[in-house]
Amino acid sequence: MMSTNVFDTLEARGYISQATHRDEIYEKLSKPGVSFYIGFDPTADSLHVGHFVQMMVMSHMQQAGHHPIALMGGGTGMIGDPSGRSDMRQMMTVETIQYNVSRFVEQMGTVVDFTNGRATIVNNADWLLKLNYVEFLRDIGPHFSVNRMLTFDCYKQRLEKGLSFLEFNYMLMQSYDFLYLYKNYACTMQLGGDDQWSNILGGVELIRRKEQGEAFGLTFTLLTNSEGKKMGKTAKGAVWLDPNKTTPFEFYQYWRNVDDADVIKCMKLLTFLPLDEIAEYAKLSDAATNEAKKRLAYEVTKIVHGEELAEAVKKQTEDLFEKGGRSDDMATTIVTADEIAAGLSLLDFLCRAKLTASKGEGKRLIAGNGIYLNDAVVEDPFYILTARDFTAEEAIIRKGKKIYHRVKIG
RNA sequence: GGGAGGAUUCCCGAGCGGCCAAAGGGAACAGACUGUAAAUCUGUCGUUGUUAACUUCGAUGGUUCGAAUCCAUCUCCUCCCA
Repeated sequence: MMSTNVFDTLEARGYISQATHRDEIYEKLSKPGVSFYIGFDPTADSLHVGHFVQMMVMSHMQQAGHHPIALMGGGTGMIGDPSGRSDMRQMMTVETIQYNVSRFVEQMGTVVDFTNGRATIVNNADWLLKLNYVEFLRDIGPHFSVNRMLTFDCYKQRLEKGLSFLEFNYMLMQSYDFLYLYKNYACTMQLGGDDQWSNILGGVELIRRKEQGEAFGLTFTLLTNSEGKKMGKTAKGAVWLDPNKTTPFEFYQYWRNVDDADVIKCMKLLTFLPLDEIAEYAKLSDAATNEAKKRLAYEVTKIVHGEELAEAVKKQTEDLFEKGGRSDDMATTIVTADEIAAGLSLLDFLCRAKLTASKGEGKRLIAGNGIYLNDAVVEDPFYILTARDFTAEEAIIRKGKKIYHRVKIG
């Protein structure tokens, strides 16, 4: 079939940021079978949204007939990449790294097809840890100029705050990875986030100098919002792909609530929706933009958590926001009939249900009309819950507009 | 090893020995407006059934009628020199 060049696809969807040899890369990618790699540092026990973009790229490449190699930074993770960091990463133990790597592999499988050798997973701990220091220095060291390295942005910033020798070596390690994969896996291309540019460049140059080989590098735009800030962060921290760390509901909500300005970009980067369909969504404006957001949230959730969960979460939010209310699986607190008979202070209950952190906060909320009991504003801060507040053993307490809580006698 | 500085309530960051539960900003939460967006405006933002009390200002002791503010010791961080 006359398929289009992935490069065009990637570019049209807005992934590509910088390329070492644009024309040659284009040429290379026009024929299937290119082995490329992307590195993932196991700094946490789950991948997050930032990684997700990389996974999407892998998938696009894979669909075009190229061979992805996911490199787990089991070895480099022990050093810590100083790029884009203002301070030194915390050192991790071998066990945590191992564990994290295993989690990554599992999650990655949801987007990239690793069956039947269609993609490869490697761990650079396998070769980096065996490295002999002197040999490595003699082998790799001569090809790197400290003067030049110091001019790189990623190091420049750190020079003011302090950069340890350990971290300074990160670039060499990553370059060595590329060289290793070039030699052992015929990998000729490294992709990565934009923050990886200098590290990737290091590898490309190393291969070219040492092996006179053909190596290319390509970076992607980091997922940022219209204000240029990194996306995928919430007050609670990163948006994780692991359902235990970020529930599918929260995950869905995150995308449902992206800025108007970011919806289309996210659709292109995070879903497989065809571009012409996305173009239709791009025409929407004002309130209609919500349709695009719903689709975005659904599609991304589907890729990460599967269709079943995506449907469930979608329904849950529809119940919650569009049908004015409650869904069946809203948070529930059980109280005993005795407690109700004795009279249960609403303030105490709010604390118990973790709706408020203290009774004082509860009082303030009630004073500000922020607490509802069975859809009626509670006015008395010292309201006592009694049997008549319950229908069918249930009462619904709402905090603000969105947070519903069921009280059940049981 | 020598020298300098710092540690304040979720975060950043003010803080004269009494008027400090502690300025200001951010975040957060509620209200108004709305489209489950953004922006804006209002209120709240240590605990306690509320002119007050109680627990907080790295830790432990001390000085004082009184300490986040002074002294001593300790812990941790940063920077400079070697």
